[in-house]
Amino acid sequence: MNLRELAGQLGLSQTTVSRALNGFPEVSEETRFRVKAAADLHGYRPSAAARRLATGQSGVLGVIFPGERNMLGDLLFTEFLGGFVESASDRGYDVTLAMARGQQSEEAIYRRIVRNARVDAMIVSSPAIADNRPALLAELGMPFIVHGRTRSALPYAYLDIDNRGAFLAATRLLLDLGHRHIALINGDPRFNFAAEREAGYREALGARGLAADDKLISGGPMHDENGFQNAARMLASDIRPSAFVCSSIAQAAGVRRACNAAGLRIGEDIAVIAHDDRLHELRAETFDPPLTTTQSPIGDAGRRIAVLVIDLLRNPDGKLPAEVWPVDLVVRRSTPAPRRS
Amino acid sequence: MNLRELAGQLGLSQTTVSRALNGFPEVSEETRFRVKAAADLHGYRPSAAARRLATGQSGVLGVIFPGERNMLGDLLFTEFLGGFVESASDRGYDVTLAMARGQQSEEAIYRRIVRNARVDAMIVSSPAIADNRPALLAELGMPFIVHGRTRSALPYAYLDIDNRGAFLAATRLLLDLGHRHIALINGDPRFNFAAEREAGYREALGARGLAADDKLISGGPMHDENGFQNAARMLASDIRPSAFVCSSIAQAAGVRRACNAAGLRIGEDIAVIAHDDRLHELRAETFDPPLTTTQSPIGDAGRRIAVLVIDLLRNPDGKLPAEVWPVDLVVRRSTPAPRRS
DNA sequence: TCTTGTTTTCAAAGCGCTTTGGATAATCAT
DNA sequence: ATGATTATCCAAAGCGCTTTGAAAACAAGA
Repeated sequence: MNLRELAGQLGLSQTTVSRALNGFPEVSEETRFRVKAAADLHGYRPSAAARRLATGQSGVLGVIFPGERNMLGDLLFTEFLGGFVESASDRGYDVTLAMARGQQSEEAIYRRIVRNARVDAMIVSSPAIADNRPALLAELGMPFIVHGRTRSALPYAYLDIDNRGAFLAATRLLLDLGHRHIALINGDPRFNFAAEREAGYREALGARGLAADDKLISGGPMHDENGFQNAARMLASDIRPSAFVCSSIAQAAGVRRACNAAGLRIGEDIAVIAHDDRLHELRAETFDPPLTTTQSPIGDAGRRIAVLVIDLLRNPDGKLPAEVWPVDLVVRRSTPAPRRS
Repeated sequence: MNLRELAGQLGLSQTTVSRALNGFPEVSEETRFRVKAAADLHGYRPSAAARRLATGQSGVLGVIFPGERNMLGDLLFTEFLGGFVESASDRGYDVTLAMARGQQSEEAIYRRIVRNARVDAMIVSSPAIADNRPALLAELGMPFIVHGRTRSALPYAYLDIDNRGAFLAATRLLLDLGHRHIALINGDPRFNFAAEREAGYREALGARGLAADDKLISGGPMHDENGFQNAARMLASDIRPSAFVCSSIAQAAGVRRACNAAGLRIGEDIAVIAHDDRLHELRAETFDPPLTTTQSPIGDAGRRIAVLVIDLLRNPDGKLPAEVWPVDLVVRRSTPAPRRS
């Protein structure tokens, strides 16, 4: 059943039926009702291909599979993607995945995807500190939104969480409790979120007249092993930290291993705060001990970013969306005051 | 630059240009060459939307996001999907993700996706023992291929690994080494792969005249904690197993924790074999001790399944592809003979 | 040379929608 | 009642490709 047939059945023109179905104002409520009823009755579904050809819009949003693969990265990506797909398909958009393969440069991949023009907009995720993808996509005329922020000459659409504020608050809490040697176990320093987190950490220390000690700062992949290695090294050094701020719960698990190995217990001898993206199976509540966190559900970010990018497409000349979500600091059992030494 | 303009430039008809570009035989090699050169020169890209409208094919393959989420499941999914997307896009196909949300029944979701008809074929993954999706998709006329196998009245396309053979070989190896109490830490028993693995395990025991003991068989999510809980329980029971066969390396890590807690060491006191899907950051080689595994890269399965489903589309009346991949048994350091007791 | 057969090329008809530029009917003020 | 507005509806022209059926060009056989 296509438009012409449906219009024939109703004794109306294709124009009117199309407009009735798509909510245009120049059709009376009465006929709109009739048309909708008939469409329902016959199970009419407009052909996506025809609509795309006529409008020039594909109804598809593009996400690029992250080039580097690692466990927590994959989990974060899946969680984000799940929310994004859910929200996009609720609004009638499809999501297609493209692959960032090793063979070609990232720029070549983006150019190819844009040239093939099968998507209306793209999502840029995990931006580096100075990422060239916004400039590239702007040059190519492809609408996009960044999950995160980056340094860019041109304004661009983004949704980010307040990484700086989160780590400022976390570090301040530890300082308020009396900790003076606070270590930072951060994510990969090439990414902007990690830079922001470090800035928040330094700002909190600076506000108390304390200087950050580079020996207490590490960055790297956000997994268990990284947390373990760095925490073990720091605990063995001359300025032993009494508190850790971690970029992920997985790192916190590594820190716990290192503490246990050193005969220390989190929640008693050592304080730990980690950032919590609310992944399904990496839960702060069931950590031992329950973990104090800065939390922000990355799945919600995926859902929201779909809304923002679709708005952007519907209203191309409007203001660029720019949201920074505050991050909750949730205090649980992992943040005692320092032991008197 | 569209077809008509390109044809105009060349002084040829659209028909000829289209055929030259799409490799049809009824065009001379000379003009084909001219056409291709001109297309290259002008950077001509055919409009996907127009082609879709004309052919009725969308050039899109659909994958459904797994309904239940869990860590290892997500990792396996991402790994599979990565290979699938890579291989599909090499062949000019896009991949779109649909969401299996909690609100609607799985069947309703599949019906909706098929009705919207934005995909040419779908992938069915993680089939249950008797899964109704093949029947459903066949009824709806949507081409599909199953990653795995299931009980079905109708023949269907699939790619699977030899789960039964893998666990048969693993169990047989342990029996050959002299183990008599061999535990099975399996995946979720609702899934067909887990049933196959259990069947292989039982077959190996049966071939030696041994009966499987239900107390030594467990199934569940394929993570660390599941391995730990079940192994701990079994090690504390009256018939203490001297060997474990696990469905994932994550479970093997849990088994190791349980062994350590009981003062036992894998590779010395206890033998462990796990199935290895070749995930990036869950490696048998760097396990402590290096783990004997049944291995089969799930990313390769993703790549291959894209090839198979595209062949299926190109040749709808051909034989349904049906591949079962043998699984390698890789012996490393985790499988000692049992201690004399 | 005239048929016949084979290549090679073409004009035109869709595919199913959206959208432009009217036309018609209904409403209103004069 | 008449012209001006406004609310509805329509015919037809694309969107850019594929594909059918036919024509033109060429080669081969009689």
